[in-house]
Amino acid sequence: MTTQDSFFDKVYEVVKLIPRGRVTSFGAIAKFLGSARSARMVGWAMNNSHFLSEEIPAHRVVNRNGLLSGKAHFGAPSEMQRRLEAEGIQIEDSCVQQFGKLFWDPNKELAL
DNA sequence: ACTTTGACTATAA
DNA sequence: GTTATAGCCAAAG
Repeated sequence: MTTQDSFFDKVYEVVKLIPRGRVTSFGAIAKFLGSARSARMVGWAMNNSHFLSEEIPAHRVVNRNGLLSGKAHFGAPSEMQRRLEAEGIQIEDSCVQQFGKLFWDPNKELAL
């Protein structure tokens, strides 16, 4: 928490809190940050996360449909899927299987 | 200060 | 059921 707690920084904080083997959606993060309709900004923050020195588990953030919408932004298109599979998440056709089961909602998990 | 953008989401057809 | 369109808001050019 710095003096500048900008939207991006908040996003990074939440994303880093996503448990291994779980996934969440852009909208859920945006809502948790207070701007439910700023889902696009979350994605944009993720895009910038590659420039950070910290490792942001951006692969755990997918769109509302469980689609790996950001796979194209990784070093290799298959890297995102590979990382998720490494955590025990089944991926098929770039979609997270059992998305509803693996979904991690910060509003429920953090805002207890 | 204005315009463009973007890893989304909800709604309409 | 799918596909197309509009709204959305914060940062970058």
